[in-house]
Amino acid sequence: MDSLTIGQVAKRAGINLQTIRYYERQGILAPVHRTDAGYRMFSSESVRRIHFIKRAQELGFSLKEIKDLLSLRLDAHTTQADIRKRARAKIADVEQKISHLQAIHASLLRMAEDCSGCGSLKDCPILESLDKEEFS
Amino acid sequence: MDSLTIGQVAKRAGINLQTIRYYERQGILAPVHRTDAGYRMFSSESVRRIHFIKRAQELGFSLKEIKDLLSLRLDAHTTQADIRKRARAKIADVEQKISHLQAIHASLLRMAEDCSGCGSLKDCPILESLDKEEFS
DNA sequence: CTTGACTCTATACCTAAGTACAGGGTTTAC
DNA sequence: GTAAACCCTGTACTTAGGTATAGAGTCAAG
Repeated sequence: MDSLTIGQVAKRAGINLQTIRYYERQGILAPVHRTDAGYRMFSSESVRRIHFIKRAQELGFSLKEIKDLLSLRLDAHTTQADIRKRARAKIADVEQKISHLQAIHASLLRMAEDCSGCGSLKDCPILESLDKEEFS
Repeated sequence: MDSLTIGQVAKRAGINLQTIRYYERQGILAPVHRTDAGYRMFSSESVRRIHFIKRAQELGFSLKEIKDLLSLRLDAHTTQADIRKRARAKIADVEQKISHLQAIHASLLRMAEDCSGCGSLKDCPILESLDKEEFS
């Protein structure tokens, strides 16, 4: 058990079957075992991997960035110091995303709950919340 | 003052000048005032708007979604009940993004700070953190 | 009063991330 | 043992989100 054809994986992950092959070509999914006839045989691990990819995409990561994230755990031979360094490099990025999202969240909450001061263009908070000091 | 040409806006916002015209065509930036010669004249409000767009994109929102977010505050004639409804519709989405990012963040922290149990493929937490109960 | 740095529109081109199709082999159900 | 429903590779097409180029007008400095 736990041996899935590409079609079954696609259905479980809610993704187009072609996309799975595309991910393999792009190196985002590692090549899996093949039957004698050349059929790919997946495990449920692959389904989880695809779920992760989809979610990371919704969070604004490109496939290349996702590949980097996933490779943090895959290269068994990279040193722990290296993994640590690369993980730290992503953390600031993720923290910034979280804080931007929280600003948007707060704005939306204000708009949903108390929109009485919202008639004028100047005051509504959705832009202001993301326009603080930090510029590039 | 506060009257900027398209080139100045592009420079301040750190964006290609063509992209500004593209956003106008797509309805993400409202058309601005033109000089007699047809030159667009922007205010610093436009720069803020572009910053917002860029950040929202980094968070995984499409231009269409960003347009929706921005229109929450722009249509002065939509009812407050409507604004409230549309704001609420976005809130769950934003909350989910935040919680997924927090899961990734926690994983990265664990990897950065204590990666000693990380040699085996099974245990490393980055996938597990995003593979919880909720499926579509 | 012209030269260089800007602006305009329109159109063409580009990259990332898929998605579809053609032509062919395989497996399963009757 | 054959048809339906799979799978394979390779190639072409699509969509979103830009970016570049061409051809022409405008503005500011010397």
